[in-house]
Amino acid sequence: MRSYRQHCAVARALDVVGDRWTLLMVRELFLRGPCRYTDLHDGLPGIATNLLADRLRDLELAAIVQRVDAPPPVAATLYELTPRGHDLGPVLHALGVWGGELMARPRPHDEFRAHWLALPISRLTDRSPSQSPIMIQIHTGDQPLIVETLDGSVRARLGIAENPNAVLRGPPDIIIGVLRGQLALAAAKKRGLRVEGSAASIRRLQPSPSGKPR
Amino acid sequence: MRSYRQHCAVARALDVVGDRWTLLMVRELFLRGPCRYTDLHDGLPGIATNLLADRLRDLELAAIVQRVDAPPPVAATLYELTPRGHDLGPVLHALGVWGGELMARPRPHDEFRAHWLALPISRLTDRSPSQSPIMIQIHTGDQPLIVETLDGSVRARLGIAENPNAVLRGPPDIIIGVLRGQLALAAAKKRGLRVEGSAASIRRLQPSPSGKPR
DNA sequence: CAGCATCCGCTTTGATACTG
DNA sequence: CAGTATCAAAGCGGATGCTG
Repeated sequence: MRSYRQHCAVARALDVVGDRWTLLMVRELFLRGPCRYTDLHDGLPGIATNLLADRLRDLELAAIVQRVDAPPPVAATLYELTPRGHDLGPVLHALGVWGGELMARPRPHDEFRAHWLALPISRLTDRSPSQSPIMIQIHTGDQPLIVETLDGSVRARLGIAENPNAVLRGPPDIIIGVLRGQLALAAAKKRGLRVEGSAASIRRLQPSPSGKPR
Repeated sequence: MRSYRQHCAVARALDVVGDRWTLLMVRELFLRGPCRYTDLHDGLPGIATNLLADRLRDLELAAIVQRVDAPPPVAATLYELTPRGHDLGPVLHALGVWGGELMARPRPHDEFRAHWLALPISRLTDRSPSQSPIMIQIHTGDQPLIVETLDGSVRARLGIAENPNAVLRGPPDIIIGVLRGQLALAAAKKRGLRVEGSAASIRRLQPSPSGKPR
Protein backbone atom coordinates (compact mmCIF):
# COMPACT_ATOMS: atom_id res chain seq x y z
CA MET A 1 0.00 0.00 0.00
CA ARG A 2 1.02 3.48 -0.68
CA SER A 3 2.01 5.23 2.57
CA TYR A 4 -0.10 8.05 3.96
CA ARG A 5 3.13 9.84 4.94
CA GLN A 6 1.62 11.19 8.13
CA HIS A 7 3.34 11.28 11.51
CA CYS A 8 0.30 9.86 13.31
CA ALA A 9 -0.13 6.50 15.05
CA VAL A 10 -3.40 5.63 13.27
CA ALA A 11 -1.94 6.49 9.87
CA ARG A 12 1.21 4.47 10.63
CA ALA A 13 -0.94 1.45 11.58
CA LEU A 14 -3.00 1.77 8.41
CA ASP A 15 0.18 2.01 6.35
CA VAL A 16 0.79 -1.60 7.44
CA VAL A 17 -2.65 -3.18 7.79
CA GLY A 18 -4.87 -0.77 5.84
CA ASP A 19 -4.72 -2.66 2.58
CA ARG A 20 -7.76 -4.49 1.30
CA TRP A 21 -7.89 -8.07 2.67
CA THR A 22 -5.00 -7.56 5.09
CA LEU A 23 -6.99 -7.39 8.33
CA LEU A 24 -9.18 -10.28 7.21
CA MET A 25 -6.05 -12.37 6.71
CA VAL A 26 -5.02 -11.49 10.25
CA ARG A 27 -8.51 -12.47 11.40
CA GLU A 28 -8.08 -15.93 9.84
CA LEU A 29 -4.71 -16.56 11.45
CA PHE A 30 -5.94 -15.13 14.75
CA LEU A 31 -9.00 -17.38 14.86
CA ARG A 32 -7.56 -20.55 13.39
CA GLY A 33 -3.91 -20.41 14.38
CA PRO A 34 -1.26 -21.65 11.93
CA CYS A 35 -2.80 -22.22 8.48
CA ARG A 36 -1.77 -23.67 5.16
CA TYR A 37 -2.11 -21.52 2.06
CA THR A 38 -5.17 -23.46 0.99
CA ASP A 39 -6.84 -23.11 4.38
CA LEU A 40 -6.30 -19.37 4.25
CA HIS A 41 -7.71 -19.26 0.75
CA ASP A 42 -10.80 -21.14 1.91
CA GLY A 43 -11.28 -18.88 4.92
CA LEU A 44 -11.13 -15.77 2.71
CA PRO A 45 -13.81 -16.44 0.08
CA GLY A 46 -13.53 -13.89 -2.70
CA ILE A 47 -9.80 -13.19 -2.52
CA ALA A 48 -7.80 -13.62 -5.72
CA THR A 49 -5.02 -16.14 -5.29
CA ASN A 50 -2.31 -13.77 -6.53
CA LEU A 51 -3.43 -11.16 -4.00
CA LEU A 52 -3.22 -13.72 -1.19
CA ALA A 53 0.34 -14.58 -2.20
CA ASP A 54 1.29 -10.90 -2.50
CA ARG A 55 -0.19 -9.97 0.86
CA LEU A 56 1.47 -12.90 2.60
CA ARG A 57 4.80 -11.60 1.40
CA ASP A 58 3.94 -8.09 2.58
CA LEU A 59 2.86 -9.33 6.01
CA GLU A 60 6.00 -11.42 6.33
CA LEU A 61 8.10 -8.37 5.53
CA ALA A 62 6.16 -6.37 8.10
CA ALA A 63 6.88 -9.10 10.70
CA ILE A 64 3.18 -9.74 11.28
CA VAL A 65 3.18 -13.23 9.78
CA GLN A 66 5.90 -15.85 9.74
CA ARG A 67 6.27 -18.85 7.49
CA VAL A 68 7.11 -22.16 9.16
CA ASP A 69 7.60 -25.61 7.68
CA ALA A 70 5.23 -28.15 9.19
CA PRO A 71 6.77 -31.37 10.59
CA PRO A 72 7.19 -34.36 8.18
CA PRO A 73 3.73 -36.05 8.23
CA VAL A 74 2.08 -32.82 7.05
CA ALA A 75 4.98 -31.49 4.99
CA ALA A 76 3.36 -28.20 4.07
CA THR A 77 4.22 -24.57 4.60
CA LEU A 78 2.30 -23.03 7.47
CA TYR A 79 1.61 -19.36 8.08
CA GLU A 80 1.19 -18.04 11.61
CA LEU A 81 1.02 -14.72 13.41
CA THR A 82 4.11 -13.33 15.10
CA PRO A 83 3.64 -11.75 18.57
CA ARG A 84 3.41 -8.41 16.82
CA GLY A 85 0.66 -9.82 14.63
CA HIS A 86 -1.17 -11.19 17.64
CA ASP A 87 -1.13 -7.67 19.10
CA LEU A 88 -3.68 -6.77 16.43
CA GLY A 89 -6.28 -8.65 18.50
CA PRO A 90 -7.70 -5.44 20.05
CA VAL A 91 -8.09 -3.94 16.57
CA LEU A 92 -10.08 -6.99 15.40
CA HIS A 93 -12.08 -6.84 18.61
CA ALA A 94 -12.98 -3.16 18.22
CA LEU A 95 -13.93 -3.63 14.57
CA GLY A 96 -15.95 -6.71 15.50
CA VAL A 97 -17.94 -4.86 18.14
CA TRP A 98 -18.68 -1.98 15.76
CA GLY A 99 -19.49 -4.27 12.86
CA GLY A 100 -21.56 -6.58 15.05
CA GLU A 101 -24.42 -4.10 14.98
CA LEU A 102 -24.55 -4.42 11.20
CA MET A 103 -25.05 -8.18 11.46
CA ALA A 104 -28.66 -7.68 12.51
CA ARG A 105 -29.47 -7.23 8.82
CA PRO A 106 -27.97 -10.30 7.14
CA ARG A 107 -27.26 -10.03 3.44
CA PRO A 108 -28.57 -12.91 1.36
CA HIS A 109 -25.48 -13.89 -0.63
CA ASP A 110 -22.79 -13.57 2.05
CA GLU A 111 -20.40 -16.44 2.56
CA PHE A 112 -20.09 -17.93 6.02
CA ARG A 113 -17.51 -20.02 7.89
CA ALA A 114 -18.23 -21.56 11.28
CA HIS A 115 -14.99 -20.39 12.88
CA TRP A 116 -15.97 -16.75 12.33
CA LEU A 117 -18.46 -17.27 15.15
CA ALA A 118 -15.53 -17.54 17.56
CA LEU A 119 -15.19 -13.74 17.56
CA PRO A 120 -18.66 -12.86 18.93
CA ILE A 121 -18.66 -15.94 21.17
CA SER A 122 -15.39 -14.99 22.87
CA ARG A 123 -17.12 -11.82 24.05
CA LEU A 124 -19.65 -13.83 26.08
CA THR A 125 -19.25 -14.70 29.77
CA ASP A 126 -20.36 -17.63 31.88
CA ARG A 127 -22.95 -16.34 34.35
CA SER A 128 -22.41 -19.23 36.77
CA PRO A 129 -18.65 -19.81 36.73
CA SER A 130 -18.79 -21.55 40.11
CA GLN A 131 -20.77 -24.46 38.65
CA SER A 132 -19.04 -27.16 36.64
CA PRO A 133 -17.78 -26.01 33.21
CA ILE A 134 -20.02 -26.62 30.21
CA MET A 135 -19.41 -27.65 26.64
CA ILE A 136 -21.84 -26.95 23.80
CA GLN A 137 -21.60 -28.38 20.31
CA ILE A 138 -22.69 -26.17 17.45
CA HIS A 139 -23.45 -27.37 13.93
CA THR A 140 -23.73 -24.47 11.49
CA GLY A 141 -21.86 -23.49 8.39
CA ASP A 142 -19.02 -25.60 7.06
CA GLN A 143 -17.55 -27.16 10.19
CA PRO A 144 -18.65 -28.20 13.72
CA LEU A 145 -17.75 -25.82 16.54
CA ILE A 146 -17.23 -26.45 20.26
CA VAL A 147 -18.12 -23.74 22.77
CA GLU A 148 -16.68 -24.22 26.26
CA THR A 149 -16.43 -22.25 29.50
CA LEU A 150 -13.29 -21.83 31.56
CA ASP A 151 -13.25 -19.72 34.74
CA GLY A 152 -16.10 -17.50 33.59
CA SER A 153 -14.81 -16.85 30.08
CA VAL A 154 -16.20 -18.51 26.97
CA ARG A 155 -14.11 -19.83 24.08
CA ALA A 156 -14.94 -21.45 20.76
CA ARG A 157 -12.85 -23.78 18.63
CA LEU A 158 -13.41 -26.10 15.70
CA GLY A 159 -14.03 -29.76 16.57
CA ILE A 160 -16.43 -32.40 17.84
CA ALA A 161 -17.13 -32.70 21.58
CA GLU A 162 -17.32 -36.11 23.27
CA ASN A 163 -20.21 -35.52 25.66
CA PRO A 164 -21.51 -31.99 25.13
CA ASN A 165 -24.08 -30.55 27.54
CA ALA A 166 -26.10 -29.38 24.56
CA VAL A 167 -26.10 -29.48 20.77
CA LEU A 168 -27.33 -26.60 18.60
CA ARG A 169 -28.13 -26.77 14.91
CA GLY A 170 -29.46 -24.00 12.69
CA PRO A 171 -28.59 -20.81 10.78
CA PRO A 172 -25.65 -18.85 12.20
CA ASP A 173 -27.55 -15.63 13.00
CA ILE A 174 -30.17 -17.57 14.96
CA ILE A 175 -27.46 -19.29 16.97
CA ILE A 176 -25.66 -16.01 17.67
CA GLY A 177 -28.99 -14.37 18.52
CA VAL A 178 -29.64 -17.06 21.12
CA LEU A 179 -26.14 -16.98 22.60
CA ARG A 180 -26.22 -13.19 22.86
CA GLY A 181 -29.57 -13.38 24.63
CA GLN A 182 -31.36 -11.35 21.99
CA LEU A 183 -33.49 -14.30 20.94
CA ALA A 184 -35.35 -16.61 23.32
CA LEU A 185 -34.95 -20.33 22.81
CA ALA A 186 -38.63 -20.76 21.98
CA ALA A 187 -38.57 -18.02 19.34
CA ALA A 188 -35.35 -19.39 17.89
CA LYS A 189 -36.85 -22.86 17.49
CA LYS A 190 -39.58 -21.37 15.35
CA ARG A 191 -36.89 -19.85 13.13
CA GLY A 192 -35.01 -23.05 12.48
CA LEU A 193 -33.02 -23.77 15.63
CA ARG A 194 -32.82 -27.37 16.79
CA VAL A 195 -31.71 -28.03 20.37
CA GLU A 196 -30.64 -31.24 22.08
CA GLY A 197 -29.58 -31.64 25.69
CA SER A 198 -29.57 -29.11 28.51
CA ALA A 199 -31.27 -25.80 27.78
CA ALA A 200 -30.01 -24.55 31.15
CA SER A 201 -26.38 -24.78 29.99
CA ILE A 202 -27.23 -22.52 27.08
CA ARG A 203 -29.02 -20.03 29.31
CA ARG A 204 -25.86 -19.76 31.44
CA LEU A 205 -24.17 -17.96 28.54
CA GLN A 206 -27.03 -15.63 27.65
CA PRO A 207 -26.15 -12.16 29.04
CA SER A 208 -29.67 -10.76 29.51
CA PRO A 209 -33.01 -11.07 27.75
CA SER A 210 -32.98 -7.42 26.56
CA GLY A 211 -31.56 -6.65 23.17
CA LYS A 212 -30.48 -3.07 22.48
CA PRO A 213 -30.55 -2.39 18.76
CA ARG A 214 -29.70 1.11 17.57
CA MET B 1 -15.71 -0.08 -1.63
CA ARG B 2 -16.50 -3.43 -3.07
CA SER B 3 -18.11 -5.58 -0.39
CA TYR B 4 -16.28 -8.60 1.01
CA ARG B 5 -19.60 -10.46 1.01
CA GLN B 6 -18.79 -12.31 4.22
CA HIS B 7 -21.16 -12.87 7.12
CA CYS B 8 -18.59 -11.75 9.70
CA ALA B 9 -18.59 -8.68 11.95
CA VAL B 10 -15.06 -7.60 11.05
CA ALA B 11 -15.75 -7.93 7.32
CA ARG B 12 -19.01 -5.99 7.70
CA ALA B 13 -17.17 -3.19 9.51
CA LEU B 14 -14.48 -3.06 6.83
CA ASP B 15 -17.17 -2.94 4.15
CA VAL B 16 -18.05 0.47 5.59
CA VAL B 17 -14.77 1.93 6.89
CA GLY B 18 -12.17 -0.20 5.12
CA ASP B 19 -11.67 2.15 2.21
CA ARG B 20 -8.45 4.07 1.88
CA TRP B 21 -8.63 7.43 3.76
CA THR B 22 -11.97 6.63 5.43
CA LEU B 23 -10.69 5.96 8.95
CA LEU B 24 -8.36 8.94 8.74
CA MET B 25 -11.35 11.13 7.91
CA VAL B 26 -13.08 9.76 11.00
CA ARG B 27 -9.91 10.52 12.98
CA GLU B 28 -10.05 14.15 11.89
CA LEU B 29 -13.70 14.61 12.83
CA PHE B 30 -13.15 12.69 16.07
CA LEU B 31 -10.22 14.85 17.15
CA ARG B 32 -11.37 18.23 15.89
CA GLY B 33 -15.14 18.01 16.09
CA PRO B 34 -17.24 19.64 13.34
CA CYS B 35 -15.02 20.68 10.41
CA ARG B 36 -15.34 22.61 7.20
CA TYR B 37 -14.33 20.94 3.94
CA THR B 38 -11.13 22.98 3.82
CA ASP B 39 -10.22 22.11 7.40
CA LEU B 40 -10.66 18.43 6.62
CA HIS B 41 -8.55 18.80 3.52
CA ASP B 42 -5.81 20.44 5.56
CA GLY B 43 -5.93 17.75 8.25
CA LEU B 44 -5.58 15.02 5.63
CA PRO B 45 -2.42 15.98 3.75
CA GLY B 46 -2.08 13.90 0.61
CA ILE B 47 -5.76 13.24 -0.08
CA ALA B 48 -7.07 14.20 -3.51
CA THR B 49 -9.91 16.69 -3.32
CA ASN B 50 -12.23 14.53 -5.45
CA LEU B 51 -11.64 11.57 -3.13
CA LEU B 52 -12.47 13.70 -0.11
CA ALA B 53 -15.75 14.74 -1.72
CA ASP B 54 -16.56 11.15 -2.74
CA ARG B 55 -15.81 9.72 0.70
CA LEU B 56 -17.84 12.40 2.45
CA ARG B 57 -20.83 11.35 0.37
CA ASP B 58 -20.19 7.68 1.20
CA LEU B 59 -19.85 8.38 4.92
CA GLU B 60 -23.01 10.48 4.87
CA LEU B 61 -24.87 7.61 3.21
CA ALA B 62 -23.49 5.21 5.81
CA ALA B 63 -24.77 7.53 8.58
CA ILE B 64 -21.29 8.02 10.01
CA VAL B 65 -21.01 11.68 9.08
CA GLN B 66 -23.69 14.34 8.85
CA ARG B 67 -23.62 17.64 7.03
CA VAL B 68 -24.85 20.67 8.96
CA ASP B 69 -25.09 24.31 7.95
CA ALA B 70 -23.14 26.55 10.29
CA PRO B 71 -25.02 29.54 11.82
CA PRO B 72 -24.98 32.89 9.89
CA PRO B 73 -21.66 34.50 10.96
CA VAL B 74 -19.74 31.50 9.64
CA ALA B 75 -22.12 30.48 6.87
CA ALA B 76 -20.27 27.37 5.83
CA THR B 77 -21.12 23.70 5.55
CA LEU B 78 -19.81 21.70 8.46
CA TYR B 79 -19.21 17.97 8.67
CA GLU B 80 -19.53 16.15 11.98
CA LEU B 81 -19.67 12.59 13.27
CA THR B 82 -23.02 11.02 14.04
CA PRO B 83 -23.28 8.95 17.25
CA ARG B 84 -22.64 5.89 15.11
CA GLY B 85 -19.51 7.56 13.78
CA HIS B 86 -18.38 8.43 17.29
CA ASP B 87 -18.68 4.74 18.17
CA LEU B 88 -15.60 4.20 15.99
CA GLY B 89 -13.53 5.72 18.82
CA PRO B 90 -12.41 2.30 20.13
CA VAL B 91 -11.28 1.32 16.63
CA LEU B 92 -9.14 4.45 16.35
CA HIS B 93 -7.85 3.81 19.85
CA ALA B 94 -6.83 0.21 19.13
CA LEU B 95 -5.15 1.20 15.87
CA GLY B 96 -3.41 4.07 17.64
CA VAL B 97 -2.00 1.83 20.35
CA TRP B 98 -0.74 -0.68 17.78
CA GLY B 99 0.63 1.99 15.47
CA GLY B 100 2.17 3.91 18.36
CA GLU B 101 5.02 1.44 18.52
CA LEU B 102 5.93 2.29 14.93
CA MET B 103 6.31 5.96 15.83
CA ALA B 104 9.63 5.25 17.51
CA ARG B 105 11.19 5.31 14.04
CA PRO B 106 10.02 8.62 12.56
CA ARG B 107 10.12 8.90 8.78
CA PRO B 108 11.81 12.04 7.48
CA HIS B 109 9.19 13.35 5.07
CA ASP B 110 5.99 12.69 7.03
CA GLU B 111 3.53 15.50 7.47
CA PHE B 112 2.48 16.47 10.97
CA ARG B 113 -0.44 18.32 12.56
CA ALA B 114 -0.47 19.33 16.21
CA HIS B 115 -3.97 18.01 16.92
CA TRP B 116 -2.85 14.47 16.05
CA LEU B 117 -1.00 14.52 19.39
CA ALA B 118 -4.38 14.49 21.14
CA LEU B 119 -4.67 10.74 20.51
CA PRO B 120 -1.56 9.60 22.42
CA ILE B 121 -2.05 12.33 25.04
CA SER B 122 -5.59 11.20 25.87
CA ARG B 123 -4.10 7.86 26.91
CA LEU B 124 -2.08 9.51 29.71
CA THR B 125 -3.27 9.86 33.29
CA ASP B 126 -2.65 12.43 36.00
CA ARG B 127 -0.62 10.74 38.74
CA SER B 128 -1.68 13.28 41.39
CA PRO B 129 -5.35 13.94 40.65
CA SER B 130 -5.93 15.18 44.21
CA GLN B 131 -3.72 18.23 43.62
CA SER B 132 -5.01 21.21 41.67
CA PRO B 133 -5.50 20.59 37.95
CA ILE B 134 -2.70 21.58 35.60
CA MET B 135 -2.54 23.12 32.16
CA ILE B 136 0.42 22.77 29.83
CA GLN B 137 0.93 24.70 26.62
CA ILE B 138 2.59 22.89 23.75
CA HIS B 139 4.07 24.56 20.67
CA THR B 140 4.86 22.05 17.95
CA GLY B 141 3.69 21.56 14.42
CA ASP B 142 1.17 23.91 12.87
CA GLN B 143 -0.95 25.04 15.82
CA PRO B 144 -0.61 25.53 19.60
CA LEU B 145 -2.06 22.79 21.80
CA ILE B 146 -3.36 22.88 25.38
CA VAL B 147 -2.98 19.81 27.60
CA GLU B 148 -5.12 19.82 30.73
CA THR B 149 -6.02 17.42 33.52
CA LEU B 150 -9.52 16.77 34.79
CA ASP B 151 -10.21 14.26 37.57
CA GLY B 152 -7.16 12.17 36.74
CA SER B 153 -7.67 12.03 33.00
CA VAL B 154 -5.70 14.08 30.50
CA ARG B 155 -7.15 15.84 27.46
CA ALA B 156 -5.66 17.91 24.66
CA ARG B 157 -7.28 20.58 22.52
CA LEU B 158 -6.13 23.30 20.13
CA GLY B 159 -5.72 26.76 21.63
CA ILE B 160 -3.66 29.17 23.74
CA ALA B 161 -3.76 28.90 27.55
CA GLU B 162 -3.96 32.02 29.72
CA ASN B 163 -1.61 31.04 32.53
CA PRO B 164 -0.20 27.58 31.78
CA ASN B 165 1.82 25.75 34.43
CA ALA B 166 4.44 24.98 31.80
CA VAL B 167 5.21 25.61 28.14
CA LEU B 168 6.90 23.05 25.89
CA ARG B 169 8.43 23.73 22.49
CA GLY B 170 10.21 21.27 20.22
CA PRO B 171 9.80 18.41 17.74
CA PRO B 172 6.63 16.33 18.24
CA ASP B 173 8.37 12.98 18.93
CA ILE B 174 10.50 14.56 21.65
CA ILE B 175 7.40 16.04 23.28
CA ILE B 176 5.53 12.73 23.11
CA GLY B 177 8.62 10.91 24.38
CA VAL B 178 8.69 13.18 27.42
CA LEU B 179 4.97 12.99 28.12
CA ARG B 180 5.02 9.19 27.85
CA GLY B 181 7.93 9.05 30.28
CA GLN B 182 10.23 7.38 27.79
CA LEU B 183 12.52 10.39 27.63
CA ALA B 184 13.82 12.27 30.68
CA LEU B 185 13.52 16.06 30.63
CA ALA B 186 17.29 16.51 30.64
CA ALA B 187 17.80 14.17 27.69
CA ALA B 188 14.93 15.81 25.82
CA LYS B 189 16.46 19.27 26.24
CA LYS B 190 19.60 18.05 24.51
CA ARG B 191 17.45 16.92 21.61
CA GLY B 192 15.70 20.21 21.04
CA LEU B 193 13.08 20.53 23.79
CA ARG B 194 12.63 23.94 25.37
CA VAL B 195 10.81 24.11 28.70
CA GLU B 196 9.38 27.07 30.61
CA GLY B 197 7.57 26.96 33.94
CA SER B 198 7.01 24.07 36.30
CA ALA B 199 8.84 20.85 35.45
CA ALA B 200 6.92 19.17 38.29
CA SER B 201 3.61 19.66 36.46
CA ILE B 202 5.06 17.79 33.47
CA ARG B 203 6.35 14.97 35.64
CA ARG B 204 2.82 14.50 37.02
CA LEU B 205 1.77 13.16 33.60
CA GLN B 206 4.78 10.90 32.99
CA PRO B 207 3.65 7.31 33.66
CA SER B 208 7.00 5.74 34.67
CA PRO B 209 10.63 6.21 33.73
CA SER B 210 10.87 2.77 32.05
CA GLY B 211 10.15 2.53 28.36
CA LYS B 212 9.31 -0.89 26.94
CA PRO B 213 10.14 -1.02 23.23
CA ARG B 214 9.59 -4.28 21.39
C1' DC C 1 -3.10 -31.05 -4.75
C1' DA C 2 -0.39 -27.04 -2.63
C1' DG C 3 1.58 -22.74 -3.88
C1' DC C 4 2.16 -19.74 -6.47
C1' DA C 5 2.95 -16.55 -11.36
C1' DT C 6 0.97 -14.38 -15.54
C1' DC C 7 -2.25 -12.07 -18.25
C1' DC C 8 -6.19 -9.09 -18.93
C1' DG C 9 -10.27 -6.11 -18.30
C1' DC C 10 -12.13 -3.19 -14.97
C1' DT C 11 -12.25 -0.03 -10.96
C1' DT C 12 -10.03 3.03 -7.80
C1' DT C 13 -6.70 6.37 -6.81
C1' DG C 14 -3.83 10.54 -7.34
C1' DA C 15 -2.47 14.80 -9.58
C1' DT C 16 -3.90 18.71 -11.62
C1' DA C 17 -6.94 22.01 -13.62
C1' DC C 18 -11.05 24.40 -13.45
C1' DT C 19 -15.74 26.62 -11.68
C1' DG C 20 -19.81 28.94 -8.99
C1' DC D 1 -14.47 28.16 0.06
C1' DA D 2 -16.28 24.02 -1.66
C1' DG D 3 -16.23 21.41 -4.52
C1' DT D 4 -16.44 19.14 -10.06
C1' DA D 5 -13.88 17.46 -14.31
C1' DT D 6 -10.36 15.06 -16.55
C1' DC D 7 -6.96 11.63 -17.23
C1' DA D 8 -2.93 8.61 -16.36
C1' DA D 9 -1.30 5.15 -13.25
C1' DA D 10 -1.93 1.79 -9.89
C1' DG D 11 -4.61 -1.78 -7.76
C1' DC D 12 -8.01 -5.44 -7.89
C1' DG D 13 -10.71 -9.66 -9.42
C1' DG D 14 -11.09 -13.53 -12.38
C1' DA D 15 -9.25 -16.95 -15.28
C1' DT D 16 -5.71 -19.76 -16.40
C1' DG D 17 -1.16 -21.99 -16.49
C1' DC D 18 2.92 -23.79 -14.41
C1' DT D 19 5.83 -26.50 -11.07
C1' DG D 20 7.04 -29.79 -7.36
